[in-house]
Formats: sequence, structure tokens, C-alpha cells
Amino acid sequence: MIKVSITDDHDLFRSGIAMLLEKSNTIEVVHQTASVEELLNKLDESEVDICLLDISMNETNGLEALLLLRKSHPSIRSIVLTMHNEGQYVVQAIRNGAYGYLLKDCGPEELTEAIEQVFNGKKYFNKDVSHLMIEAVNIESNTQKISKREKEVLKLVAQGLTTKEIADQLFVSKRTIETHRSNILKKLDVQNTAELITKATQLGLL
Amino acid sequence: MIKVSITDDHDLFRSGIAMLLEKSNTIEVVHQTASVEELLNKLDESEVDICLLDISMNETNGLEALLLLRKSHPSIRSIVLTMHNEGQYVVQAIRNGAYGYLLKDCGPEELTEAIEQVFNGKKYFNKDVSHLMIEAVNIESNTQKISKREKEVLKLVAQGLTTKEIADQLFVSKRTIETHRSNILKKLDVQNTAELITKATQLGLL
DNA sequence: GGAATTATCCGTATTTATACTGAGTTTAAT
DNA sequence: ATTAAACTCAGTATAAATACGGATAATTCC
Repeated sequence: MIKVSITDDHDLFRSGIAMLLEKSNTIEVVHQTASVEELLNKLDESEVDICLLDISMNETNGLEALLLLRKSHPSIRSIVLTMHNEGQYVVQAIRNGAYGYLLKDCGPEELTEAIEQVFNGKKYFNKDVSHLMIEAVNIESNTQKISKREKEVLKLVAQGLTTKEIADQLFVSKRTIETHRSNILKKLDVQNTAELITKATQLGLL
Repeated sequence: MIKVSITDDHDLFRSGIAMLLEKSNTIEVVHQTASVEELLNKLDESEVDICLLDISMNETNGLEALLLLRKSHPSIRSIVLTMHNEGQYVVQAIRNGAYGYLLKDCGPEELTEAIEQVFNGKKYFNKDVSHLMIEAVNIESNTQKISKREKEVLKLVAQGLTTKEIADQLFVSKRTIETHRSNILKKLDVQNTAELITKATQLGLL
């Protein structure tokens, strides 16, 4: 029996998946939790082979959970199970040590297939997910250019603060912020603030 | 037996819910479909009391489906079952004739409860959903203020066009666009372009 | 240790955006 | 037919953003 845990803040989804998996005679749902914190507690009580993780959750999200799990329970293999079909998430999931990435619109068969594959030491990423990764490369080449400081400035700009207000808040001169803004515009290849905010939103920088 | 149909493009979720509901001895899942089009076809074959509808789907979304169902099958009562916890959707769902609105993070008990309530002629909206509606009123009072022309200008602003470029494109004077911009800023109660784009994005105006 | 990047700072000039006020014309609604 | 709203245009003035160009510590990377 493959011991599986499910972590997803959508109770209905979690319960449904559990019901589905319990039909299988090779898979056993050891426990299901609504948050990563809860998961980490339960892991000490009972053994688990594979964790199914959602990405969007209230406190710790699934991508962060991957890192935590890898440190605290290296033998556990995690599969990300999410509705996010954006390449950035896939890439980050792989970096953080995911053994699989599944979209919620896949079928029950694919889920059990993935669990078995991962249990047998393979990794599982289907075609759709692979396509997503290609897009992600382009996006990353843009977003990674933006430094921490620039991101900080960017967020304040998005909030409607003027250059001077940002300068005061960050305890630097107005000139510095102007340079930052200028550099951000160049890096994202946009002409002005309006386009900047639009693009930054699309790239998930805000 | 209450005859229920499930429409959601997430196969896993759909299958899971079906499993959950089939445990009940008062509810019968007549069929499950991945799209509204598919649902409408199947409705001619077999009778249904209650439709569970997701909102975000590829072609026709759940909110549009409410209207279609009300016309073609007035006796069917629909419950929206979604992860969207934004008030706008709740309001629109009610307008379009939904008998209930449930978030996917509710428990299995609440789902069966809602189905039974709606079957007995009541409407079902839980506390969380009610709260969402209050926000929605504010948002609507903001977004509805924006005229067609202003929305047009707003979109061009978001694309990074300057006032002059927008003026040229719309064949009006620079002054006119300046007035539009000024009015939009006032209506959305923001101070500058950056904040404008941020807020407009949040309000779904772009 | 050296190279590259980043964060910080500054001046000058030009372009854009915004504030304030006012007003004529079209369009829609009652 | 009157009102209200939306769309159009304008003058004046200030504030802000952007384009140039140049410079010095600190940090990170190789």
C-alpha cells in the first residue's frame, strides 16, 4: 500500500480526492489536512510515502511546503496538485524538489498513475505541464532581472506613492528612486508607469 | 432521491464530489460534465433537480449557464460551486438566478445541506458569501460610474499610450483625454496613474 | 583577487501628468 | 420637453516623471 497524504485548503476537493483514492487497492490515504502547518504535525505521528500538495493556501503555500518537507522528511516524495497552469509555478515546483506536477483538470486515472510512478522512483509531468515550462523561461528572463530593491520600489509605485514619498519611506534620496524607476522601465521594456504596472501585474511581480 | 448534476472542468474535483454525494442516500448524481454545452445536451436525456455549476470554465462559464438554464429548464435549480470568493461573482450569480452559492473550501456536510435546502425550495448562501456581497456593493458603485468612453481610455492608458497618442487614436483633442483621465482618477478615488492601474486591475476593469 | 552587479547618489533639461476652473454639444432618460 | 449625464474642448499653473550623462561604495560571483 502506498501511503498518501492530501493537503489542500478546499475541503470539498480534499474529501473528494480522498474518496477517489480510497477506491484503489494500492493506495491508502493516511491523512488529509487543510494547511501545511497541520501536515507537518501529522507527519510526526504517521508515516507517509507521498504528499499531494495544493499551491494556493492561506499561510504556507505548496511551493514553500516542498522546501520544508525536503529538509524535515527527505524520504517523502511530493506531487503538486493544483489548478495553476502557469509555467512559473511548474519551474518553481521542480526547483523546490517536486516529483510531480498535476493539474486539477486531469482525470482520476492520471492521478493514480502519477502516484504509482512517483512511488516507483520516477517523476511525473504530463505534456500540458511541459508546455507551460517553455513560456516560463521567457517570463523568468524578465522577472529575474528585477532586483530586490527594485521590486520594493515597484510595489510602492503600484500603490500610488510618488517618487518623493517612496524616497522618504525608504530613507534615500528622490534621485535614487528615480534611477530605480528608470532601470525598472528599461528592464521590463516599457515606456511609462501605466504600462509598467500592467506588465508587472501580468508577470506576477506585485 | 434528489437528482443532481455536476458541471466543472476539473475532472478530479468533479469525480471527487460525485463520490462524496453518492454516499448520501437522498442524493443521486445523475451525470457529470466538463462543460456547459455538454450539460445542456445531457439535460434532454435525463431529468435533473439540481445543477452544481463551477464558474471558471473554458467556453460558457457558470454565470452564463445560469441564464441559459433558467430559460431552457426553468424547473431546475442551480447552485454555484466555485473557488471564487469575490463578491462580484456572488452578486452576478444571484442576478442570474442561482439558488445557492458555495465555496469549494466548504465541507461535504455543507454541500449536502445546501442541496437539500435548495431542493426544498429555500435558497442557500452561507455567512462567508454574504460578507462578500457587502464588498461587492462598493466595487459596483465604483465600476459602474466609469463610462464606456472612459473605459476605452483606461484600457489605452494601461497599454502605455500617452495622452497625446490616445487622443490621436480616438480622433479627439489632447484636452479631452486629459479630462477623461482626470475624471477616471476622481471616480476611482486614486491619486495617479500607477495607483489607477493597480485599482483598475483589482476591479477587473482591464 | 578581480569582474560584474547592485544600490546608492547627483545635475540639467524636457516631456507628461495633474489641478483647478469653465463651458458647449450630444445623448439618454423621464 | 426638461433634466441629467456623458463627451468634448480650453487656459493656466504646478508637480511629477523621464531622458540624458556621470560617479562611488558594497556585494556577489567566478
